Amino acid sequence: MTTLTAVTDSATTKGEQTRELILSTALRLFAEQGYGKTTMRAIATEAGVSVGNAYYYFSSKEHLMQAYYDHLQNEHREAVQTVLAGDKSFAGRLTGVLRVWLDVSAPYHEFAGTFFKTAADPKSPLSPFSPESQPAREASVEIFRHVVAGSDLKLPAELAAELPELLWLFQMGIVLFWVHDDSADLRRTKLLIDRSVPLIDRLLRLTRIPGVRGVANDIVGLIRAIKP
Amino acid sequence: MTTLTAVTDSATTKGEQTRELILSTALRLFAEQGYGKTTMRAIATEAGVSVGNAYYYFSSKEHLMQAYYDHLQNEHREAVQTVLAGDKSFAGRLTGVLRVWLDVSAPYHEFAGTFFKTAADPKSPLSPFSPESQPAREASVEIFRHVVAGSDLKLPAELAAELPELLWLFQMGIVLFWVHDDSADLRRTKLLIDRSVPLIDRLLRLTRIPGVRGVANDIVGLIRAIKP
DNA sequence: ACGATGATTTGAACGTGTTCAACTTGTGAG
DNA sequence: CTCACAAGTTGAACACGTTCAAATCATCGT
Repeated sequence: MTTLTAVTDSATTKGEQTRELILSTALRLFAEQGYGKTTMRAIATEAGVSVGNAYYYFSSKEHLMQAYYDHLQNEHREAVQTVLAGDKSFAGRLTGVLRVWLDVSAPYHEFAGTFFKTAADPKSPLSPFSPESQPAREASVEIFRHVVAGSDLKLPAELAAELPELLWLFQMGIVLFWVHDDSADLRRTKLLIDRSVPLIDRLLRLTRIPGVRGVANDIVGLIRAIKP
Repeated sequence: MTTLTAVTDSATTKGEQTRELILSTALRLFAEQGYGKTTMRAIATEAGVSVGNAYYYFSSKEHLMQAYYDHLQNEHREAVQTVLAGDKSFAGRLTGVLRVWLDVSAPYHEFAGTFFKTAADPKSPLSPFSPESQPAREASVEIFRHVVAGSDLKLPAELAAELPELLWLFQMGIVLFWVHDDSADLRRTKLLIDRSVPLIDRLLRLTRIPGVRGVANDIVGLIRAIKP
């Protein structure tokens, strides 16, 4: 079973050290030359271990990328704190969160294509809908819960409850657009964020109109119905 | 079931015959054992040619899948005709088109995951946004243009112009959901279609309300702004 | 009929991710 | 301190997609 030392000291065991060494080497090579051009042999050589050893800690190359993704998400979660501390308007908070995500992820734009390629496979543990990535997904939704909760937005309770997940889905759409965006300085993605967020804001506030609220309620009902 | 060997007729030169032979063999093996488990060596052996010969006609395994996708889309385009001939209501036409797509694609549900995995890579020619697949994409949008044009829907001209592409995007969303749907008999995807289409219908008709029309116009403006 | 030229075909070889049986090292009970 | 067992480590070997120089074949002008 798990040793006591693993509980008290997470990074000092021999195994843990090797694990960290392999991971950091992999992340560095991914960033330097991209995922596709980084071979498992290169990672092992650069880290000074054998190929088999890398597989002892990470059961596939994809799992190394999973770690990479977690790394990015942690950066995002931290960077978001200052944004959410300084703005109380819903549109401002949402734009800020998405902008920060863009900043954090910008260095890896080229690499991202490969990532989403494997993430699109429903059987892959990297799929954003997979059970394995539920913790990461939940953490991400939590950010949007915070965006909504700390804002000036007044919504029907049912809609407010589903909104964070909807915003997470919206972010996935932004990411999809971003992956395909080859405009200079990501001009188009920034345009999309800056112009779509106010629209969402207006759309949400329109739910006061009775005719619109009816549709909104039905949308919420649909979402609940199709959840697994 | 529709035959996969329909491709194998109309072959004149030796090269064409070989090409068709390799393609039909590949499609058969894909359907029999899935994309991942079908090796290029197996395709070549089964077709009675060498591996290199397969690569002479199809520059990669992905290109064989591309042919597979074209095959599916042709089936869909044909099957859709009867639906569009018999229903004049917008919601009915849209539901019909999506339902037919589901029927045509149902046999390949498991295989579809692998397909969308490679389709998600922006650098892949199989990406629905790639220049290479523009003809296929255009043909698909054309179906939705037909859905809108032949319906009872009355919309502001600007919105009506963008709607077919938006519906295509909506279908991509349905497909994404479908790929991840493991419910029995695709219950959840069918639910999604049957309930989301009436919502879209209502939402579109809401554009008569001035407050809503403003947002709708801005959405159209945004879409035009971010197009490449 | 006969080369010549381009189209077609071959299969060995390469680089990749991954596996695995064997080996070495660390740990803790007696 | 010893030593058995678990933890960690190794690198050769496998299957796969892909490449390519060489071999074979088909077609055409003469």
